[in-house]
Amino acid sequence: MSEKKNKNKKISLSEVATAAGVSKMTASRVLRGEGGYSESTRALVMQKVDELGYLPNRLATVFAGDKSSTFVGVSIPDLGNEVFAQVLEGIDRKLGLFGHQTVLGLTQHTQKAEEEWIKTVLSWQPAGLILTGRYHSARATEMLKAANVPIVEIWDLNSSPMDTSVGINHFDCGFDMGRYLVGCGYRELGYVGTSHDTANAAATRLDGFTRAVEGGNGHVSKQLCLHDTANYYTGYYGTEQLLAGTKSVECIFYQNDAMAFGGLQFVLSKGMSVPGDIGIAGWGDLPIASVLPKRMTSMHVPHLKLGQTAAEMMLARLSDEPVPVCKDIGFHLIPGTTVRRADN
Amino acid sequence: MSEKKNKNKKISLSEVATAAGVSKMTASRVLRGEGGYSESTRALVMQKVDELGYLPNRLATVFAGDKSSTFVGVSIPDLGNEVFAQVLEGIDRKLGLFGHQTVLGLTQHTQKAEEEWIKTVLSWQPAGLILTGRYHSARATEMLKAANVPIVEIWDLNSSPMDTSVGINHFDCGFDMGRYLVGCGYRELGYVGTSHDTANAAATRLDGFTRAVEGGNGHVSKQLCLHDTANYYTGYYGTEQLLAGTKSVECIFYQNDAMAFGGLQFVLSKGMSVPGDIGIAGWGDLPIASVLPKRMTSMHVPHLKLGQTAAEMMLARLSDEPVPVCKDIGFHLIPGTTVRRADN
DNA sequence: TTGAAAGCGATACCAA
DNA sequence: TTGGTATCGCTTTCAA
Repeated sequence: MSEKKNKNKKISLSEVATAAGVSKMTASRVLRGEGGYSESTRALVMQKVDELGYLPNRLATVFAGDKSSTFVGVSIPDLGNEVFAQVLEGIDRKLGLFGHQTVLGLTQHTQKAEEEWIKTVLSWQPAGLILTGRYHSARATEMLKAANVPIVEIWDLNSSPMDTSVGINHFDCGFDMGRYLVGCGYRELGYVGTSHDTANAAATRLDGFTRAVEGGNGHVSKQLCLHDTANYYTGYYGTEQLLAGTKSVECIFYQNDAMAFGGLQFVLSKGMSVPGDIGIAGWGDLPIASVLPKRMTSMHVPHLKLGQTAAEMMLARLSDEPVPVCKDIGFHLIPGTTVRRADN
Repeated sequence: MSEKKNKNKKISLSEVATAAGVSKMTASRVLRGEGGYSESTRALVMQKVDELGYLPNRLATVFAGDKSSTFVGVSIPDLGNEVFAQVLEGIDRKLGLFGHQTVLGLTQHTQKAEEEWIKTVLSWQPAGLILTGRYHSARATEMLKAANVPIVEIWDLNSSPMDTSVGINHFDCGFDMGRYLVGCGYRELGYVGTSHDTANAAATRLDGFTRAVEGGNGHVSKQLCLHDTANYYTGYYGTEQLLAGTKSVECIFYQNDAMAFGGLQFVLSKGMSVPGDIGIAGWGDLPIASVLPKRMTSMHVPHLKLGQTAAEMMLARLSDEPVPVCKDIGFHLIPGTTVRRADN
């Protein structure tokens, strides 16, 4: 916190009041449109506000009123992942419409970074917090409870959240994909993902996927977890690694569409045909899918809506409206054409 | 600003002080590590801080000290554009390392939204502002001047910024691309872009591009400006529109790589070969380029570094270090293989 | 090394 | 319809 220059000192409410020849209480009422003043007084005060270029100091407002601020802290793992950028956009746009400001926290998938950020952001008396993921450090959980502030946990559907939660069931997501691919006749499946996995959601999808595949007498015979972010290049490179071994897989399921697209490019570059030689399935149904010659087999998740819903739940909590403890925004499978269709 | 629940009231500094049997001034000194207290006092106070789970109220700190906060307002046009997500990530990560918090403002490319946001964010006494683009409404400019706060304008290189600026010269960017394509032997060029154009940067690139093309006896014979965001689909669709007419173009320059990729998919889907039948050039060198079979002819701009540099300049301004008025982070042409090479 | 008192800019509460 | 006064949590300033 740097010292403010003393020159160019800001105009305060009492200066406006003095200029208008009224008390600062009257000026305060006018500015809040609270009523209880004459039209002439209102006009006079507003005129002085304009003349002096008065900007309220909301720090003082919050402070005086023992209110919380209009800040909403939003933690996001990483913006390199297009999905989270969409979620953030959905949140901020909705919150902005209702006079709230997003205080961003990029946690880079670590609880340590999240904890640091939570501590700081709570010290600014935020109206509420929207957190990506359901797992927080013990100290973070303590602070959050003590802060007694509305919290929306997003991403992973969480039936017993700290406060409220919105997301999808990642196990089911993986399960449905597994069942679908088995139904298409695949038995030897592969998986490529990364360790940058918020709330263990991708790992949970893999669990569901594996369960479904094995239930259908298939195997997830090869799986790879790279220590990197989930992006085009890791998908490309991960596929190269996965296919380098001896055992062959018939179809690969990826952590997300970006990785799946990278994988697709790799196998095509090797002269393999898709889905003739190998099937490719992604997750997330990213925008790029709209221009590809083959529709990517994927799972559609309404990311922007997830963000908006999170913001709506926060707004409802802030105005003490009833809010469901947890809200499932759902997903649906995109059959696509990067896996072969069922034989039957 | 919603009423805080009275129950679960927060612990204040004086409660800590009382518990430790010292005055709140002493407790305050300990917490700021300001010195001027005995080790035993320090230990005692810190113990009580832990016991009570005290979290400082930084609103009060800023308020009392007549300081500015550790907030930095960051305005970004739109996170659907991967480029801006990268810039934001670069900014927030760097700022976070130095104890600052990003207050996000998505302006959706409009000065009106930016003005509203500036007004609000200034009322929170931010340490500084990072704004995308050089054009602001008259009222916004007024408020910014009155606020007397460090400002970094990014994106468009601006030799006479409000305060400081970092970015690239978009005219030169377009000019270089134009010269390169003319040098490759193209004479009939097309352009596909959108009206969602922060700081007129894309329009400026088109100006530079046109100038270079005409200087080389070529023509930008067809150009299209869609009223939408620059993304994969608008690139696809825009290309369809552009090619629907009678006049043919030999090579298309796009507002960015996402559009160029969409355009590439369109022409491939029509059985055209690239660069055999038509050349494709983008801008921005997005990550997806790393996995494509053909390297996209594009312009590399270090987006993440742009964000980091903006944050560094802000930090320097905040600690009163000398800062250049404007900083060019440069770009370079990626020849790629989606345009044909020069004949010579 | 410590503490008491004033004050930051607004609002709440009570009086007029 | 208005205004005076106490107050929020902390830091600054001055005194001990």
